[in-house]
Amino acid sequence: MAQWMDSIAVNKPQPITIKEVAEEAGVSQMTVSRVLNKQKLVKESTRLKVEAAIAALNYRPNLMARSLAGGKSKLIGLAYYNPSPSYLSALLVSALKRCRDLGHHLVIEDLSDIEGDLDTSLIVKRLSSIRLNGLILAPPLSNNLTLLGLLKDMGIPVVALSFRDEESVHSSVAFDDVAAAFEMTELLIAKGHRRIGFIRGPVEHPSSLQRQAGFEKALEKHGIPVDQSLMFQGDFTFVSGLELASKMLDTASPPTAVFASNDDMAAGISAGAQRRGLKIPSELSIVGFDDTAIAAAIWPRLTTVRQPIAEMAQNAVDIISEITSRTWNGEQLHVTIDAIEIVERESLTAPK
Amino acid sequence: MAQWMDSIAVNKPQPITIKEVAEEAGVSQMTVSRVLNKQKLVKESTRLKVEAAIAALNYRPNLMARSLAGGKSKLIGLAYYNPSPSYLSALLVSALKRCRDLGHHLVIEDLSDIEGDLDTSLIVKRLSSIRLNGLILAPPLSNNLTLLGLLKDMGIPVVALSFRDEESVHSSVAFDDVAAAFEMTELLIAKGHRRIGFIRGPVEHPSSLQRQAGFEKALEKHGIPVDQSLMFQGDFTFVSGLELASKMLDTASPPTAVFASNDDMAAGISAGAQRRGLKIPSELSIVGFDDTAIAAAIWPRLTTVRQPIAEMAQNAVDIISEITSRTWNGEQLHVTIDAIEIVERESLTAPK
DNA sequence: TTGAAAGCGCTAACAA
DNA sequence: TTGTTAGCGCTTTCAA
Repeated sequence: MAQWMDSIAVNKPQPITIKEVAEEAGVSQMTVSRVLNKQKLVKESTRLKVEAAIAALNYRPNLMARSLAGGKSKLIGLAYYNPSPSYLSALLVSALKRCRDLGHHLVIEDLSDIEGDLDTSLIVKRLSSIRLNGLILAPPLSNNLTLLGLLKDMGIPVVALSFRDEESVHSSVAFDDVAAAFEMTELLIAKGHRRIGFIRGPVEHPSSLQRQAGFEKALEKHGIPVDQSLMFQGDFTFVSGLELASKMLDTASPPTAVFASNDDMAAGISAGAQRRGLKIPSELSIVGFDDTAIAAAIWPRLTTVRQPIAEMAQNAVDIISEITSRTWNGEQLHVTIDAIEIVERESLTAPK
Repeated sequence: MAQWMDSIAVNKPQPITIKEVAEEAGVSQMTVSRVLNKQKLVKESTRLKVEAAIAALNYRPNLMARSLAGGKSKLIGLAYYNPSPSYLSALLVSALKRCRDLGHHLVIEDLSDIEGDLDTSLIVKRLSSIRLNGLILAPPLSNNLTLLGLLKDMGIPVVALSFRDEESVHSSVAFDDVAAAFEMTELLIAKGHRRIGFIRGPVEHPSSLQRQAGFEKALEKHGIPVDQSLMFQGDFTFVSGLELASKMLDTASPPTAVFASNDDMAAGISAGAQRRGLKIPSELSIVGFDDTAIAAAIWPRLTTVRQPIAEMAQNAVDIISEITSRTWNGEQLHVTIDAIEIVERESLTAPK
């Protein structure tokens, strides 16, 4: 019995507080707080004393208290809605790494599949309890004006991924989808393809439309008419690619190449085509978009556009970190990453 | 200028506090707090009044304040170290969903690749600042005794995935890897395979050893000697599978089938074998373990063991939720999921 | 069944 | 450059 109570007692140790650090260092709590927050107005010798005390006691500030008193919680949110698994994975890994380096924590909010359509009030409910320093919104949440409005009213700084609103009420990190899709299409044409299938992503994603625009722009430039019978609508999932493969290959004159708007769908097309006995790439070339892990995990590996997801995530974290800092001037920040890179692998060759 | 200041002011709206709810309802803060925490000692009529006030004001409790005053933060941690992408993805999706349903938030801690080896002190540093209700540890963190000890000293309740320590100082959710691997191996043997390659996962993962044990047990049962030249060491990544494919197929008498300890490695083997021109499954059967997304995303699709990752994650969240509740009796909880299911797809057939 | 008081650990605003 | 005071929004403890 006594033992049992012991174990309960041990369960909740009293952590060191700022007060104890102050005593140990022989200064006031405020001075410790200043050292903690790296403020300038501390004499070097005092700072060293305080730092020594912190190290000696192995003190860790309580984020909750900090947040209550000050406002900064060191908590960054990342919200998404039905992302493709490989996009999400790339996003997470990079955001997490950056948070770790900057001493922040990432709180994930998966808003997928909430009773059919997206329920913005539920999101607001969840987000208003927890005090986030900022929120990273993945597409298609990043262009949901209702949500953006609510978040603004709540005073949560937002960084939108792959969407920039014209009024600039929130920050953004974007990529030139039009140019990237244009370049990829030119590569397909250069290889000799003329009948090119295009798998569009969900229309809620601005990127879907932009990638399509880039595709069509390249066709036009080379005098190839846009053939509506070669345009298909997917939803960024592997399964949608798989299903569209049949639909596309059942037509009277199938394309010699397919450009899917993301890697997951491209992988689906690849699996579907191979299931029907087609040789990739000799009988059908396939290219994707994103260069996520799945692009190199299937055989033949996908030729694809490298979307700088990692850089985008890192920039998003940096922006929130910047906004949270004392030196922020109130202006929203915008970053556009414009290095376009095509990763050539085995899934693309000249048509027979 | 005025406009600029306006926008800053709007940026930080004053959220409703418990005090205002109390006034609105004509009761004390304490009564509101009791209603919030679903305590029994509140008269029905008062409770209704308070709930009406909460709804009217659209009040949301401040988690930070709650945590400071009480201890419960509604924050659950999920930590991992170099997981396979598809395992991580499955884990996250399920844990996130359960957290959402239970009103918790998930804080992700990616401990991968921290300066070579795992730096437990850094983890402790990060975790002692944020006040987590509990921490879910994915393998191989879940069997790191050093880490487990530190966490216990910090008073953070832990749920270990795929590992149960004998002293039961923390909770756990596990799966019978031995039996599952045994069953899969029997299927391979039933199909007629005798020379079966085995790709073991990293030895830091108890599951790796258990899967190997199940594999060898099944061989023994059927009188097939364990051939060391058919045993290979992977690290759960796609790339390790890819590399081992060459190594394995370059041997004098290659196996007719391969059992990889997870799907990512199986996919790597598949890609590597196909790159060498091998037909899957006619010239080489491949089976995996986990039934993660990648198993169905490659062609031919993988026959694999379904590891109930989703159920395990959900159980882990439930356990922390339970431990956090006022009614917890102090005992660690343990769950073992024993439904073993083999998912048969195209990657396995009888040998030629 | 309800309320009053105290304080969780920290920082903002002011004073020295 | 440093310290003092007053809370942040909530729950605990104790009293009514």
